[in-house]
Amino acid sequence: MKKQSYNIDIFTVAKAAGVSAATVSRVMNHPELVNPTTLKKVEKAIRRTGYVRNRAAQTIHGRRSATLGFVVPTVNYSIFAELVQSFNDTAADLGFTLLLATHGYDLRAEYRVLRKLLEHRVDGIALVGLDHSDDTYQLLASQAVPVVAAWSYCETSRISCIGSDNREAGRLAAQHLLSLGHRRIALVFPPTHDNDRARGRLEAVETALTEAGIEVPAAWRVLSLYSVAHAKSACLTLLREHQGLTGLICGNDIIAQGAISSAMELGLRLPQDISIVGIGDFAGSADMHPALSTVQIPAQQIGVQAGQYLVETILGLDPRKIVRRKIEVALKPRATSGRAVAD
Amino acid sequence: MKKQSYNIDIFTVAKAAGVSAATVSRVMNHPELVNPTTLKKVEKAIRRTGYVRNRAAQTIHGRRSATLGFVVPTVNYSIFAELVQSFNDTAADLGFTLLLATHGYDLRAEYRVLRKLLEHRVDGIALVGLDHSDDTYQLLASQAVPVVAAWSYCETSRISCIGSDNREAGRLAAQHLLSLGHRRIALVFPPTHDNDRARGRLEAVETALTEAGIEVPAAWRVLSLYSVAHAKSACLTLLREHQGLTGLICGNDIIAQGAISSAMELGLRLPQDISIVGIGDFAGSADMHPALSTVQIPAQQIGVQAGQYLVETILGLDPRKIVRRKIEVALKPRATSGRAVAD
DNA sequence: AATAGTATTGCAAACGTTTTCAGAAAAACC
DNA sequence: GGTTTTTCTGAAAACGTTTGCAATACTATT
Repeated sequence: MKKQSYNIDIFTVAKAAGVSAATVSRVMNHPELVNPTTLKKVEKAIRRTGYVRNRAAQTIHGRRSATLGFVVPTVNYSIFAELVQSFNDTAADLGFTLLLATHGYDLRAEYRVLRKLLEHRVDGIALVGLDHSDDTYQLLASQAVPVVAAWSYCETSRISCIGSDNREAGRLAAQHLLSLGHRRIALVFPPTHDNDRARGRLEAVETALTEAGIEVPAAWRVLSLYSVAHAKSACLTLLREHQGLTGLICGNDIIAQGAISSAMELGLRLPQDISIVGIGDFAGSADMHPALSTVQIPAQQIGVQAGQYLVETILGLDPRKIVRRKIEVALKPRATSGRAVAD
Repeated sequence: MKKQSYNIDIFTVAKAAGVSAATVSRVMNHPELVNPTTLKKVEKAIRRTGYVRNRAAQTIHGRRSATLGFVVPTVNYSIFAELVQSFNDTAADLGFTLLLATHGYDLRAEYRVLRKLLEHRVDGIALVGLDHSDDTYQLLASQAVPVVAAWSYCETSRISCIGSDNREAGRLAAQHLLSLGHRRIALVFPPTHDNDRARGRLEAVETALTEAGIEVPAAWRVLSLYSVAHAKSACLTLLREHQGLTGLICGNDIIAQGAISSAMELGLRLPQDISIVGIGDFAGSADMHPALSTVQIPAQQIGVQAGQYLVETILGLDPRKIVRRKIEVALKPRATSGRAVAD
């Protein structure tokens, strides 16, 4: 019968199996070192006593904690859904459990949660993007823990990074509309402070437009948080007041969804009356109706690679070398963008 | 200068501050017990050495691990996004860090990840729903760890639960279409095996329809995984082949999104040609265009309450009493449902 | 000035593992 | 059958904390 496992430890199991604690430990960690007969005996005792090994004790001894920390801005909407899911799946397959923390786009909060993860002695850390506080960078540098910045790619990053070039993403989005003949273009972006992804995209969009000789009036630069509702109301105002617009570039697909929703609500036809392009290609963007034109950022690939990179670094004796991998973005022209109407 | 913190422990800090390890520990855990002057001195030493406290050692001593485990089927799409986010926010506010695990709707995998969380000595566990393997229930019973099943409510649950009555949700969805005069209704649901939420909804829908004298032919019962793409292709087939349909009840909002997308692709007008209703009211459902008619399951409330309940149970000396809280569902009739066309 | 009480600190045991080292038993060799 | 390997197992130290207890240094009281 299963005992109450209030304090079932390795010694209890050892006694039940008539062996020493060391042997029980070996059964769990190096079964090949123990006699098959003993193995069976111990395994049975483990099952009978309902023993659950204590990772904390293992961690304290200096072994791995078998956890990976992941700090993301938010898990709301599907913004980081694919990234978290694929990172988690990869980590789990390799024997690691995910310690997840969110900071709501607040870098001071990010420092605090990062510290917590380190207190738990995670074996590796993944962050989103490359904008982090000095405190954060210093903390990471002072710890001997592998780190990777997922999502962003930058060839001069202070830490390893696996992700896409956000400037390129912005450029592709802008060029797409330009190539379709749009010249009256509005921009709907989130705050770019403390957010290298949004900033890179926006800057690249502006550069591309400027180079094409287009100036975006201040009234056509709209701020929106990462929320469909927010984006929708912001775009309703924009589209109602500024009829001359033919194109809309959105900071990400969630904002684009809000934009589309507002356009449809105003009776505008997509893409005849207005073209909308997002960035991200989140799960579902391809299957909406109309299908969203967007720039794909391969979230799943990034998640998998970030997970693998961390585990490899943890297992290998690797010197703390900085690694940078660029995951290519790709324009996905779909149904929400088309030729600009003649002025 | 910050030292390499390879092995900065409490003794290192103690030496740096000229006090004993016990005092350092007290500074971190019971600052009110230490002399203000000493406190300052130690805090400075902590900062100077770059000390990060080791939760594993703390945990092993028998104190809290300060982690809460959350086992969800998936973090893809926004299905559990609000739930996870609000649970996490609540836990974080109360000083706990989230250990997240997913099982992809596979209850054997759920058992395995649950075990891992227990190995890490999480102070509390939240699961989704009430369908779990016997192994899982036994494991939970054998551990002295607070548990809560979030998402589902059932008055005869074996463990504490905080969630909504899925049967009621299903009933509301069905009655909504019935009250609008629909009689030719199709059902698009995920596999109901091992999924009490989907099963409860589907059963209640069928009961309601039967009571109204409506039979749903087998061809109008469609299976779809929880993915927009999947639901869309399933519904394309359904809608193309069975023109007589006027209403569609979907297992959740993600499936409903796919259904809507397919209907629009076929040129059907919503709600004139067909009414579609989802279940869940995920973030974004209200702001799509057309806005999705659905049954709201207050994910955020559930997440917050589940988090609070766990923490309260952990802190209190509470006997392991079963608590059940029902979070009311509510019909949200919006733009995707309307009067049935005359036959 | 002596006493009682309070505030502060340090010592050392305990938590549950893993792993090194050494010893015992079994197997292989001659 | 004796020696040398090889395989297997156990004892004990170590990991980094927390906390009960005891000791010390103050403060207040008489």
